[in-house]
Amino acid sequence: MLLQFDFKSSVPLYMQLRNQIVNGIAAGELKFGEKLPSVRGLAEESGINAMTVSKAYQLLRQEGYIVTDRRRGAQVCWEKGATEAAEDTVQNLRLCISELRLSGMSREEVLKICSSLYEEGKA
Amino acid sequence: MLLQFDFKSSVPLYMQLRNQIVNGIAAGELKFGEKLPSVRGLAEESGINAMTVSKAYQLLRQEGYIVTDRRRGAQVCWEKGATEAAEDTVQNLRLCISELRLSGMSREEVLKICSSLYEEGKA
Amino acid sequence: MLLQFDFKSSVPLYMQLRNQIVNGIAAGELKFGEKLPSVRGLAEESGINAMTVSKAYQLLRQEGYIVTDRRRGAQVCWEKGATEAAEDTVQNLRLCISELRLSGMSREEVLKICSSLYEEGKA
Amino acid sequence: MLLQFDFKSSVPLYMQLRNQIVNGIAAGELKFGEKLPSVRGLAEESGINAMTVSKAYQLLRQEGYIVTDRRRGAQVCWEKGATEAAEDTVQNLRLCISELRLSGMSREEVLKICSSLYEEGKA
DNA sequence: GTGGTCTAGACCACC
DNA sequence: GTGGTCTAGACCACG
Repeated sequence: MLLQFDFKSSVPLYMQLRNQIVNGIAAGELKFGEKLPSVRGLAEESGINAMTVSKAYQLLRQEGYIVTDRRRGAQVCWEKGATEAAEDTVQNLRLCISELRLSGMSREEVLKICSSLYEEGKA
Repeated sequence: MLLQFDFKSSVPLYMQLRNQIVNGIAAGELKFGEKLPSVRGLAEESGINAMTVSKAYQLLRQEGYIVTDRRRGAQVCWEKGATEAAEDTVQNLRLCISELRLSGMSREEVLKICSSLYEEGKA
Repeated sequence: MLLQFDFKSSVPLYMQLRNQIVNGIAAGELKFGEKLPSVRGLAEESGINAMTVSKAYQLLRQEGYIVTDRRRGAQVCWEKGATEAAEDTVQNLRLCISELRLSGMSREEVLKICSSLYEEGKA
Repeated sequence: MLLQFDFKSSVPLYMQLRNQIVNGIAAGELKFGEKLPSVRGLAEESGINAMTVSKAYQLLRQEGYIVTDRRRGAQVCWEKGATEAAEDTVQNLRLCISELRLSGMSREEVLKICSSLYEEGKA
């Protein structure tokens, strides 16, 4: 899985990392039980600070997307249906759809995009 | 249109205001050409600072959702199809859908939510 | 001479009016000695406030571009070489040229634009 | 690079700062990739408020003249040919040239000034 | 240490 | 009365 960071973005680096991992899990690039890179390893190869990686991992653990074991490091382990944050997600989703709608997209176009995003990486 | 703010949220107040107005426009609560409250007026009734409101209005104007006429104040005036932000919006949408998928939702459930969000306030 | 106003602009209306008249004089659309519309007349046909027009005329008079006579109203009457503001103008010009340069224009392209702007309306 | 502010000018301080930086980049005093002073640092040494400096930086970033990297602060980074503003700039240029023309300058004199402004600091 | 955010209060330009 | 600008001082998120 290829990680990319936009250092000019207003989105904090740790959040960019968290988002990429969540997307990676949803897309099937990161399988259940798969071992994630070590904090230091990921930090070095990405050119970001180890504290930043650690913060992202901590957040992912709190959200239930990964578990961390002292011996094995971090592993993908989301409990289906257990992740919350549903409220924030729906709020965020509402905003995205409002923006797309105001940019002139029809309901069908929006649903088509949503559908393709859901299917992304399924194969 | 009722405005609500979460002062404990990590989302800046000016962005919360901006988001509510964008949602309001998309939902049809704010009609094209409708006059928005004055900066000071909105600030007073919402209990937030005038500069914060001003910042939200500036952002909305820059994004093309409103215009400010020196004579009439701020008005809703999005040019359909003219607002950009498509790239960021899709990125954000991808993340929302990833999160919903990992929470256990099927493709149909996600599309149903998206559809209802699109239709919100249409009547 | 056709007057146009951008009510959404950050440039004040009185300054927009002043600028259009200065451009009009330079372009030869407004001849030396030509009578300008009355304050109230111009205000009515343009849809702006009479005070705003008055302010523009006052500024033009101060700058030496027009004279106002109680009986004849306002007349175009710049004294060649007498208008000052040269310092501000050059400062402003420097900024324009910096911006054009940074937008990728060559010296020749910039000079070509300047030349054509100078010649504008000469015929 | 020496910064100077006219506290009595009608041009806002943040715009004066923005203009000086644009001129500095065009004149080659600020090289591509060069690090700009921190918001607070510049504010202190210039005697203006940090928020005012911040506003100027935000504007410059939005216009594409600088980028702010969370790790390194603000850096000069205009993408040649990417900055827009062409429309406003030409409008402004037209006005400058009208004023110079009415002050009695010939086409050659105006072009000579424009040319020297373009070459400024080239060596 | 950096920039981003927010507040309270003030002044001014514009219309 | 409107929005725009500026200040001083504070807190926080980020890296």
